[in-house]
Amino acid sequence: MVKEYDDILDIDERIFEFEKKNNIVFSQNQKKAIKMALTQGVSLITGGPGTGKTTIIKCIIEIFEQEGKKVFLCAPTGRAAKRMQAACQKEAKTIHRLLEMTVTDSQVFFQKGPNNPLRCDVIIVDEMSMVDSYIMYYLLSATKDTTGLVLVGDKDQLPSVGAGNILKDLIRSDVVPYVKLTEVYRQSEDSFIVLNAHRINNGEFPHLQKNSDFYFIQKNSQEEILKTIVELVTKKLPNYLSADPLTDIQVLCPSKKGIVGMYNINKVLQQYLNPKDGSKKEVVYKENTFRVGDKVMQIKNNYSLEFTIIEGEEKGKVSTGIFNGDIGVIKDIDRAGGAMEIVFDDDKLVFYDFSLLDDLELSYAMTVHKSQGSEFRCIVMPVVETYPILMTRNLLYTAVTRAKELVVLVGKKSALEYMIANQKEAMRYSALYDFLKRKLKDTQLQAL
DNA sequence: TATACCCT
Repeated sequence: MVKEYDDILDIDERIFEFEKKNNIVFSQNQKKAIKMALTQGVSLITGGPGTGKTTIIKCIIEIFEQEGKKVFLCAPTGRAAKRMQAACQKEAKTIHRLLEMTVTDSQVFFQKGPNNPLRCDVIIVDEMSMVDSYIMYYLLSATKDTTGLVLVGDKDQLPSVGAGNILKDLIRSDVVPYVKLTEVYRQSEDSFIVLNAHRINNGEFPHLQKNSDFYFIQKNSQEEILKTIVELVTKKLPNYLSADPLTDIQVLCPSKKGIVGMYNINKVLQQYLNPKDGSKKEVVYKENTFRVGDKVMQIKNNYSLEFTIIEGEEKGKVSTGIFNGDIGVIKDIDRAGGAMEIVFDDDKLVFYDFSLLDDLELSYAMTVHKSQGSEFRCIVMPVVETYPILMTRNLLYTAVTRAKELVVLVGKKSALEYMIANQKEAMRYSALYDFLKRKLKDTQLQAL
């Protein structure tokens, strides 16, 4: 991919038109990112939440399409693709689907590849932080030399669970042109969430101040932490924020196991927020009890699951697709019929067959990994000594930046300090960085 | 030791 677009004229003019039409003003840095994407064969845009990545993608798409260029949109997860599609009003797929991933008895392969490449002029990949070397390799194998690549993501979020550290290695190697977006437009300038997200990234302890939007409540035992979290979610925060404990407040856990792990917090919060009650229907499935009123999460992409829109302009419309990470509330349970009614995303009514229950979990609490890419009014997180691999700066940063209005950390100061200091996640034994540095001066990404 | 993504 060495093509450079020298054929798009008047980029400044086009950007200005986009600004006018959408009633926005880009910063110099944002314009630089757009121009880069429009003129370079491969480019990379990185920035935290609220730095304008999505708006920039929309502008890039619009200008490319005005030029008659064919643009494909993709992301590493189903939810990220769905969000991208909604934001851009243009079809977006998982990278896997774009490459036409096929599974036949334990064999996995991609229909798209060097002999059957993606036929388009530009591919835009969002949420690059979650892309691992495996899928990146196949994406590049299916990308023609004449197809441009625009890679977008937040380098400070959790790295892919799979092998590699693609986004950071690409930035570090300095082989691919990139723009770092730093200014945050979403929150007000005096937000402690933004300030402290930066401080955490710099290895500094958060600034704490009364009546701000960032709290750290010191508790030393796990039992105390659990008790505090229950009080916060059931009473204090709903009052303080006039918030709905189900939709506005999200507990995020570094790990699943333990007293303050996801499983246990879910169980305890269910008892307080939606207790057993003779009048409420429920179904016991394996370790979980699902009850009418419970907050739940779909944990596997289901492209064929049908839903009816029950709110807003599209009311009555029937469509399909509930994705890994989608959150819903159980409205009714029909045990004789073997199905329940769940409303996902506040507006999608699904008749959910019991045979799908392996793909459903309680969601009063979720792991920080699962929360990646989502945002909530308020997040609450236990901070304790847990598995060292989870006690990292990125994990803390990712959790904190999920909050739009309020962050409450509950736990041990020493554990919080440890996380802020711990950059170990960067320890990936990837040869990509060295490889890029040494060999790829001209062929660049082809051998990735 | 532990987080967890993709498809039919």
